[in-house]
Amino acid sequence: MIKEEFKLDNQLCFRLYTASRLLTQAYHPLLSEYGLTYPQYLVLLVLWEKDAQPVNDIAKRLLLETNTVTPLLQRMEKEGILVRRKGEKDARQMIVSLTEKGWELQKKLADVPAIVGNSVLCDSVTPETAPELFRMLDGIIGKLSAPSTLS
Amino acid sequence: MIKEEFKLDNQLCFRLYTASRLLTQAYHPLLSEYGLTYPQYLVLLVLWEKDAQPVNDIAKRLLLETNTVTPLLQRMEKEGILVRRKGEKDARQMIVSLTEKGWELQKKLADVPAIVGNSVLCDSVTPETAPELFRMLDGIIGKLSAPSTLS
DNA sequence: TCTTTTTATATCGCAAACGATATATTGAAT
DNA sequence: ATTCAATATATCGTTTGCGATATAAAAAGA
Repeated sequence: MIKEEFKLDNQLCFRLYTASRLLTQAYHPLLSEYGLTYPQYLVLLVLWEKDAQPVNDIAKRLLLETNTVTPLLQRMEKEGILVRRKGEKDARQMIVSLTEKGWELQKKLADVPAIVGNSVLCDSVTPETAPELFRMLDGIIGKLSAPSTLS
Repeated sequence: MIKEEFKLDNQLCFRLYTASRLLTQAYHPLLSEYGLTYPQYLVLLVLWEKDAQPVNDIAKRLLLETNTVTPLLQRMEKEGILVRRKGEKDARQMIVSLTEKGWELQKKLADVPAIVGNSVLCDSVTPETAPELFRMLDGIIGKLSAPSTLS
């Protein structure tokens, strides 16, 4: 008999992995209409909150590495959604700013959060229980993103 | 002011996406020691539960498409972890079976579930609250993987 | 039987992720 | 001022994911 711990149905990570993929897929038809991918949408969320940020700040906000974010931003720049210009105070930085097209997407995507939000509602996930889910996911993220235990 | 719904901190998907990535990263040092990736580890979990399955069954169990699973299996076959042979009853199928090396990995990875499981424990995720988290994630997965509402 | 449709895999192309490494600029130390 | 270390991006290579499409075999229909 297989060890209980090895059963797929007892694995937290597989659930997170699957839920993440499926929810990203739920975004797909809504975003692809405007030529966007989900990670690109995340970049937009970050820049809509605060425009003109260096690559590093965007990467940190998304808990991604710059080697993931840089090519992503380059693709978005090619699409005319944003521009990257060298920092004035610090010439190492690339400051990323939205173009008019980037801001227009905010209006066009206005309904996306509500549509996707509704798509996950079910018996176990309701407006009442969602905060608890958020708390638990934040706990996991906080634990795993914490600088590994200093001795 | 930005719409409340557009704030990154109010997004379920971003949390799932991040938690999934970070937890997968937690597996990395444990798996790369044996040359495995996390999706490859998932395939092993499936085959340890039931050996000799067609590609399609493995894909369905992992809620992945065969165009993701096929190349993954080909790489694992090249590593000598499993073999793929044509089905006898149905010549379209490829039956995937573990090799001796594939079974040995089960012993070598025996501690992985416990190590990773411990790594996520925190104030909001405990052995007591974990079942509730599982229930909510299962709800989301069930809702999103359900064949879209038949009219 | 012969054609058509469905099913099971596989191939292709592109966009992430991410470890590893390279490059340039800044800041710190001597 | 010079050297050295830290910081900010960028590049490279590999593996996933996944939409789109191709191929082969089985199943269903005429």
